[in-house]
Amino acid sequence: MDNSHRLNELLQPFFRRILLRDDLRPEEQQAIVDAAGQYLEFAAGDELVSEGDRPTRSMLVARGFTSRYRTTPEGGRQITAIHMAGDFVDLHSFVLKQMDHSVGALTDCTIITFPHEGLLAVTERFPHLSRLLWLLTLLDGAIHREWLVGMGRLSATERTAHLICEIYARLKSHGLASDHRFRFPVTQAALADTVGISTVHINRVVQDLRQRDLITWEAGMVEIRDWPALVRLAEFDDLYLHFVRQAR
Amino acid sequence: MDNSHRLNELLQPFFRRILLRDDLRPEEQQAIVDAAGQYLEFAAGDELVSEGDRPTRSMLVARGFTSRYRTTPEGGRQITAIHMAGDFVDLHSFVLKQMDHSVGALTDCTIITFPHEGLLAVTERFPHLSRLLWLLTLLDGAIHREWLVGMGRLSATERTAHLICEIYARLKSHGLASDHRFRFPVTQAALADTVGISTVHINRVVQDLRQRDLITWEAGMVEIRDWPALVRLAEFDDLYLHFVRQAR
DNA sequence: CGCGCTCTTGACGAACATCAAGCTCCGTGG
DNA sequence: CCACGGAGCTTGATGTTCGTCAAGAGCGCG
Repeated sequence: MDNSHRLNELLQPFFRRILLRDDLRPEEQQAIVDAAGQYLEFAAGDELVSEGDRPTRSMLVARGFTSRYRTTPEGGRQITAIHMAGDFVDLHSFVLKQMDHSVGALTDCTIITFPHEGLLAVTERFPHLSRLLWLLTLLDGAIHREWLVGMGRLSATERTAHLICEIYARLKSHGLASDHRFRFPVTQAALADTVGISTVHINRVVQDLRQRDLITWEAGMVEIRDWPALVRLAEFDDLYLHFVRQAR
Repeated sequence: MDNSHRLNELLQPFFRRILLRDDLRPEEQQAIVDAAGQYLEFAAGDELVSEGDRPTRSMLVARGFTSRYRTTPEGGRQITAIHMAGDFVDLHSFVLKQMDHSVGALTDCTIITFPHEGLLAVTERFPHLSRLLWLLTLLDGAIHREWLVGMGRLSATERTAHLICEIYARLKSHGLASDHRFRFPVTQAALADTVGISTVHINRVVQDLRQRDLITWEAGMVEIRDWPALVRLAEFDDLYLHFVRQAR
């Protein structure tokens, strides 16, 4: 049917994400399609899930960018993850049950929901697919660790460069970017909350990256003008993204 | 047999960690015992697993403390996780296959190994237990996020206070600490690499916490002298540790 | 006894936060 | 058509946090 066709279309980055790391049998792919629920549309700034919530479904990004974040009592915000088409934003809530952070739309975005009861059935019947879902949440954890290393041991400029390298590498691996260019229409305030610095300072960092002719960034479009130099500055090594196809 | 008895003994903190969050059926518990392999002993400073390794077994701490860390080309080190008795240190390697960081012994420690082939059998035959193992790796991820928030939005003193609160809360939940006291014989250098600051500065932070009469810390023994005040300073909220028992 | 490791302290400098102000762009209402 | 206002970007001045360099003290171990 037509709906199933559209679903398969929207799930392409997701399947690509998995197929980059292991095989996916036809019945497993079908099980995922069968587990999908309704679509949701969100506008930039919307909150998809809130800290403390007990979701009954998980959300997969089909279009746009989302972020996971925590807010402090003083009004500060720290973004702990950025997700793009092909990523689950809160698959972990299927097992953890309660959200320990919130999820928001960084840009307008389209979401495909996966009711937890369907995911439960998948884990009961498909052990291998179950491990692949597990894998996806572990990739999030690997990125958390990489960001922690950056926060502790890199300067704000290096971390920002690292983030740009990572977003590009991930988009490219999902088949959503090429030629060292990608659309990333987020405010500098959101960027500051990701890198863990003030909005004033992120502005100076971005200017610095521009002046060194490492990147251009205007109208929500990022272009990496010198990939090797940016990688060197950021000490970027994609090992932690686990782009290795093998039996899991 | 006697060996099985000792194993059960050593696994108590681990079972407690699970039972705090869900039921564990007898056959599931037995499956874990059956999956265990040999014991290993390490001395403080030893490297258990190295970045780039492809382990064929995962390690569970039975005694002591371990850390996960990455080193930078300039010789810097950032610790991204601290593990204690009852924790798996690299269960994620069962699914991720390749290590994106190293694991070291913070103190002398005893390890129980779990060959991946045994874990594979567990995930093939026990879907519910499989989700519990998944859960354990998600708890690591939740702690990563909490640390990220601290790194981005808290001062070095607040982060250090937060770490002390967390270690105590986790030890206590494993049945390994009480009365706001615990043994934590790590160097200030290791602490600095965890909090993401220099050894000089961590020293001043610890002194500060002592002078405020929030903690004492000598000869590897930490005592929290004013828990409510320390919690307030650190903005510590244990929601992210997911101490909620429910079907998963 | 002497060496190395850890902890400690002081002086100075770099990275980043905060405060404040002005800018551009764009949508909205008169 | 233009005035207005808000959101985001930019810049300067100043202060705080933390890093680096340097040196010394205490202590366990060979």
